[in-house]
Amino acid sequence: MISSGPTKLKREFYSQNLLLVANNLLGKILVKKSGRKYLSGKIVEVEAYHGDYDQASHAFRGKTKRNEIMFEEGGLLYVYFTYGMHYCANVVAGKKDKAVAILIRAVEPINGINLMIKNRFGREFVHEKEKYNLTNGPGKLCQAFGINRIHNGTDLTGNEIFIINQPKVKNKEIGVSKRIGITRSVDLQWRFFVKDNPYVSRK
DNA sequence: ATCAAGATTACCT
DNA sequence: GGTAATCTTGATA
Repeated sequence: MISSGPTKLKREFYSQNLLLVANNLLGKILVKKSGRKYLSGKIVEVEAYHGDYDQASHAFRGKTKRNEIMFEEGGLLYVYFTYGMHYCANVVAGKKDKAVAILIRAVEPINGINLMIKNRFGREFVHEKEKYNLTNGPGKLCQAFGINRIHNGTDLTGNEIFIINQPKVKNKEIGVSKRIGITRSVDLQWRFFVKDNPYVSRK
């Protein structure tokens, strides 16, 4: 059997354990259809959130209107609005009624870079200083990809937003740290990133 | 009804 | 390094 090449990640991938999916999302390619074009980027930084015993999780105090997508089956996209101006995109993992999700914190742009520049800065070009400032943060990548509240609940096994399989990033290439920007359960080492990738949001 | 916090970012000194 | 911007959500200080 000859390999058919990279394929879209399926439900079975997303349904696995939270930290496994978080680690294995590194190196995979996030794709969003935008009209006739496709925007894509390699996932280089993620954070895991667990609704049961992680006080930083939106789902820690149970299901609400805002976080209900986190309680759905793995493979949906949970998008939330924060600080009055930014969207953040999360991959829901695990089984239905298990509220676990993975925040995509940074990607390395691959396709549709010109459209990302337009979405981010409202113009057709970037200054040299902005080269790594397109998608190196959770709010920035949502702006670049045009991800917003209407994408909350999108099924990643569909054709609008999905993730393409790639070889697993080796463990020795993966950096681990505390999560960024939270005030509770701060000691969990649940941030994972590709070491030395210039699109990671912080050192 | 009211209000503080927020899984952030850009711009300032 | 610090902080303003901006508005939705969830708890009720």
